[in-house]
Amino acid sequence: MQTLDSSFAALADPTRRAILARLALGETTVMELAKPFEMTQPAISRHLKVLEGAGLIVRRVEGTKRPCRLAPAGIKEIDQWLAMLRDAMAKNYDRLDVLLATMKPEDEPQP
Amino acid sequence: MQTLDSSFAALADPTRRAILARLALGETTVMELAKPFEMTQPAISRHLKVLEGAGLIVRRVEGTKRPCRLAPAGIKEIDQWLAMLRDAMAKNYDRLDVLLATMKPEDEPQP
DNA sequence: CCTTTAAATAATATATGCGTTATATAACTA
DNA sequence: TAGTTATATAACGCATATATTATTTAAAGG
Repeated sequence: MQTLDSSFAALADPTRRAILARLALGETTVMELAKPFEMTQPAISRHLKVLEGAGLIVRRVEGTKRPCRLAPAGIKEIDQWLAMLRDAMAKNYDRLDVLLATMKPEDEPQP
Repeated sequence: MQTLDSSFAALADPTRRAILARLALGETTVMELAKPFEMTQPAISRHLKVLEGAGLIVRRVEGTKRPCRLAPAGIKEIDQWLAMLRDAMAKNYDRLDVLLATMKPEDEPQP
């Protein structure tokens, strides 16, 4: 899926994850987001564009400012994909549990 | 965090996500994994290396084969990071609920 | 108006990622 | 031991990503 590509790619960058973590505290402007980083404003603008393109944030216009906030839909989507793996692993563990439970002592793996 | 970088970057590729989805069904060899893809074996080997480097899969040696399976630890880590965003969004919704609940009719936003 | 402030866009250099072909390694198999 | 099978590594081309500086747009405020 196209969206998962861009969502996960967006999350692969530490600056962008930090931006999301900041937005988790609430809506903020671009300049405010840029402050903590050793990086120019255009660089942050591009990161925000990537996050917006991935559907992880949304922006509104407020005069000359563009406050950003988290976009639940985008995050929900990747969460759902991961749920598949999570469930699969849980099932694998269940199978392992059954296997271990039915094993006789002499079948036990050696250390 | 270094690991989150590589984990999310690994998930950003559709071939690698498909590989993980296949592994969710159970352990498999490299050739078996390569079959469904219009791609050479070396390409798949590289994808597996990326997934292994990201801690999302583990491989064992079985003769000339290298069966792969999902690595719970790696997936748990990214899950935990996402939980932060999930919780933040839940809180933001709570705040919005409170705001809407305490708003008088004349304060309501217009369509 | 003119200046300042907030943010976006353009141009560019460097780096990284993905796939291919060709080749190497290492374990079965006849 | 020679051949085959399973996988990894090397070398290379091409596309994409990130950061920088310079410039542009647009609203605010004196």
